[in-house]
Formats: sequence, C-alpha cells, structure tokens
Amino acid sequence: MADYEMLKLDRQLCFPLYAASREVIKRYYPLLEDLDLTYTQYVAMMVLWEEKEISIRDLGHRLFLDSGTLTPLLKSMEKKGLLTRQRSKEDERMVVVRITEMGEALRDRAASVPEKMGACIPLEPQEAMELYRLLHKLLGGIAQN
Amino acid sequence: MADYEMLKLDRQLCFPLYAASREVIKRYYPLLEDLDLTYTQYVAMMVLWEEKEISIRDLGHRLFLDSGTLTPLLKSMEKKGLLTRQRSKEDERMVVVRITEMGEALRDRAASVPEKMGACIPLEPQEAMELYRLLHKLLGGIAQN
DNA sequence: TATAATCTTATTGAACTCAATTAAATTGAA
DNA sequence: TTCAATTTAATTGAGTTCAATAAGATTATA
Repeated sequence: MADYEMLKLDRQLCFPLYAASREVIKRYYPLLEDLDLTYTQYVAMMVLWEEKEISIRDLGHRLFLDSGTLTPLLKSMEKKGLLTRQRSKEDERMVVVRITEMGEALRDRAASVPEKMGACIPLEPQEAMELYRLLHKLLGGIAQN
Repeated sequence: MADYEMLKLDRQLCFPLYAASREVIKRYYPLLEDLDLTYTQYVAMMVLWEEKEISIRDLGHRLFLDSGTLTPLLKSMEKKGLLTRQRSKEDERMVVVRITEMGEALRDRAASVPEKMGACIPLEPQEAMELYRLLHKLLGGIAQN
C-alpha cells in the first residue's frame, strides 16, 4: 500500500501560496475600483510610474507575464488613455509602451493604496519582511526558465 | 509633491506572492500532464482522496473557491469519470461530490508529485516551513470575509 | 402557519493566464 | 551575402477566477 501522506492538502506549500495570493488580490479590488484598474493593470502601472516607458518584453520579464496576457491588457489600458503603444524604430520587433499624462495623474490617486492594503495583511512587520524575503528567494530560484 | 516610494513594485508584498504563486503552479503542469489534471483539479482531487465525499459548499471553503469556479470544474471532472455529482436528499440545496474508482486509482499515479515538486522549490527545509507558517497565518487572518 | 431571510448551487459576463502557433524582424554562421 | 536560427509580439483556444444575479430549498420569525 502506497504512502499518501504527502498528498494531503495540508501538507502542501503550494496550496497556501495559491490561496493566499488570490485572497490578497481580492482585497485589492475595493481599493482599485475608484481607479478603474484591475490588479494586473495596477502592477503594470506601478512599473510605468517608475520607468515612464518600457518594451513589452521587459515589462513581461518584470511582471512574469507573456504577450498572451500583456497584449490585450495593454490594448485596453491604451483605450483608457493610460499609455501609448508604439513599435520601436530601431527594432521593429519591439513595441514600446509609454505612460501618458492621464496615466501619470492616476499616480496621486493610487498613492494611498499600498498603505491601505498593508493594513489588511494580518502579519507583524517583521513577519511581513520575512515573507517578502522568502517569496523573493523562491521566485529568484524557480524562475530560471 | 506626493511621496511615491511605497508605490514601487519592489516595495510590495503582494507582487511576489502573486508572481510566485503563478510560477510555482506553472511548474506543476509537466507533472500533472500525465494525470490529465489541471492544478485546480489536482487540489480538488487532494480533498477527495482524503474525504471520499464532500459538498460543493465545503469543498469551496477548503479551496477558497466559489461555485462560479467549482461548478464547471466539477462537471468536467465528472465527465472524465473522476467523481460523481448528486444533489443531497436531506437538503436539496446541496450537491455532494463523490470520488469514483477511477478517481481513487489516480491517487497512485499522483503519489510522486509532491516530492518532485518539493525538489523544484529553492528553499531550505526550514525556510519552506517558515513560509508555510506565514502563508497560513496570512490566510487565516485575511479570510474572514 | 405564513412569509421573510438565509443558504446553496448554477449561470453569466468580464478579465486573466498560459501553451502553442504564426508572422515579421533581426542576428548569426556558413 | 545568404539563409537558418532566434527574437518579439500577436493570436487562438482552453481553463480559471470572481462579482453579480437568479432560482429553489430551508430556516427563522412573526
């Protein structure tokens, strides 16, 4: 008879990762509703607020997302006026995304989101830091595709 | 001028949670392909391997998923012969899901998955345990809807 | 007992995710 | 230089996720 102990849901590390990720993201929606952003759009905006412009390729590397997700996402954000998409002159394979004034303006209204979300996370500051460290270690070690 | 420091992607706890969850689940697909299971179907099977039968409501509570996800998921698993769905006689609001022989048989072929996945996680055993603890604390504290 | 409130599942619609494929541009090697 | 390999983005299709809503069953309360 085989040993099934390891197949129990409570023994998995992946499952609380999967469930916690969804639960946390769900908590963002009330905060992002005012901004008319989804969570994925919000993290894309975070990159654009810092970088101002970036290729879809580099954005994909930052967000761990591919063009299958990003192409429709960025098109809808372009339609909302948050950014522009333009094929690069130097390398016509690349499309460069640039933040617009409207996209910049959204930054002020987003500025309170991280603090509000932080208040929803039931961890001590030190625990949150350790979780951050472990997740980045996991991500850095697993992501070499 | 507003302070945008907290809006940087690298300052967020949610983002590595979101990205690590997706990266880890992606690593499951080569292992689950032989079993013809998606990741969500796999965690549902984990519950069924333990419980043998469970209401959709209780399954939803275990997996943090609602009927919008579970109804089509369970219907497709029923079609594959892994389980049966039957409305409860005692309380006709409830639908009870029961594992079939074919579903039970899959357990043997799944038994090696957790160990193979564990080998993909680039964390020390102690770190994995701490991550597990923190994720459960987060999940337990945030989930009171 | 009525009937209002709650519970459970199903459905719908919008959005995300990813693997696989395609097409075009660029790069590298013979 | 030529053409094969690689890179980049777009597309397609299947599946997941969730909010909102609906319908039917059950429970609680007047």
